[in-house]
Amino acid sequence: MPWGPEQKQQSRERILNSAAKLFTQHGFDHVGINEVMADAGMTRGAFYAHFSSKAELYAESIATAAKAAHLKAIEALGSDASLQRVVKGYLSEEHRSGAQINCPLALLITDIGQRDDKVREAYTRVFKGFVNLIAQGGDADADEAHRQALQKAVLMVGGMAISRAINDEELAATLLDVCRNGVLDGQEA
Amino acid sequence: MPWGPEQKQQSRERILNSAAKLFTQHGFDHVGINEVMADAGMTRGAFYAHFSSKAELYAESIATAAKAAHLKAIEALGSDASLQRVVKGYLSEEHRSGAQINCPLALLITDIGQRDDKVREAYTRVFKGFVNLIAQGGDADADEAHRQALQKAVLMVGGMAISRAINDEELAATLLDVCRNGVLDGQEA
DNA sequence: GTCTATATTTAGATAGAC
DNA sequence: GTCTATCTAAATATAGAC
Repeated sequence: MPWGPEQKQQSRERILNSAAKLFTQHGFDHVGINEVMADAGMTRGAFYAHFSSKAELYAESIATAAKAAHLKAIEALGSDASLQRVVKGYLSEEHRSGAQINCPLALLITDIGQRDDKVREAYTRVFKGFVNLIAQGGDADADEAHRQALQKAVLMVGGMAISRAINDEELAATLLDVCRNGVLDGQEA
Repeated sequence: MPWGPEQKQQSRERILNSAAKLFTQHGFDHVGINEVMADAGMTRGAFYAHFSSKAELYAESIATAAKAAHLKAIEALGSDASLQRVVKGYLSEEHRSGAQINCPLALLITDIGQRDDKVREAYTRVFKGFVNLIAQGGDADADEAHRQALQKAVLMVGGMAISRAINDEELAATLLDVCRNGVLDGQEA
């Protein structure tokens, strides 16, 4: 079979996409290899031809989810690359409901702290990339710009995570609004 | 045995304290009834004389952890009840290392979103209490004060959660510093 | 009320056929 | 490479002795 390797690559990507979606929706502990493979159109046994363990899949799927979320953000921007539009998209009800691949930072925050270092490193890398993305178009002073970007990242990621945790829909909407304003006010100052 | 009921109450409180500590340290999914009961000085079988399920214990232990964290905050304040000291205590390395009962908001954020409504309601109640606590001594305008308190709560809870997730110690320290300043700057303005 | 022992379920991981 | 079948380990929950 001449195109065996490409076939395998396709399967691997389907697994990663399913894992990125399910992990960012429900968290690592509530998604089994079973579900991931079923979502990818295969069964359990085939999994270990692509990954050696669930933890390895987790670490790689964080990067996959980040890439998908990043692409989505860029696509939503179009030609107008204002921070305002990124923030509106990120801190939105659509993102909160989370039917697609979601931002791995928000959902996985506390999950990550308990994992092994490979997983935490993947998460840390994504977080740093997120902060750098936010920092663009910021202050002239590099250090101060970095600090402001850090604060904005916390407002966005923390706000999204908390809005999902609470069961008061009105408060959740207010929370997202406050965080949007907080991030954007800081930029205009 | 005339003092049976008080005995039972004591056991129940020991279980709740152990659960509050272990759940806020390691998360719901990584703590078994086994460990909770061992920490409380008992064995598995005794658990069901006090709680009907692990989920019920979880919901109640959130309130227990919140009460303990609240007491600790008040104690740390002493006579000087400035927001500055609360923030310094909350966004500290000691809190981050989390050897005691920790703030249930920060560690359990993403965990909560996946649970049943009883658990989410317990969490939501704690979050509202936290926001109200922060709002005291704030703006004259009640609505604007509430919004500012929400933003501060996100910076504190989100900052703590993220600082625990990343594996870059220097960045974590910077992050906590930025959040401290962000919360306190808002107050002085 | 607490103990030990056990039933049940679930999920990660492996073996072997095709 | 993918399948079905199976092993193994862990954890919730229950049963029955004391």
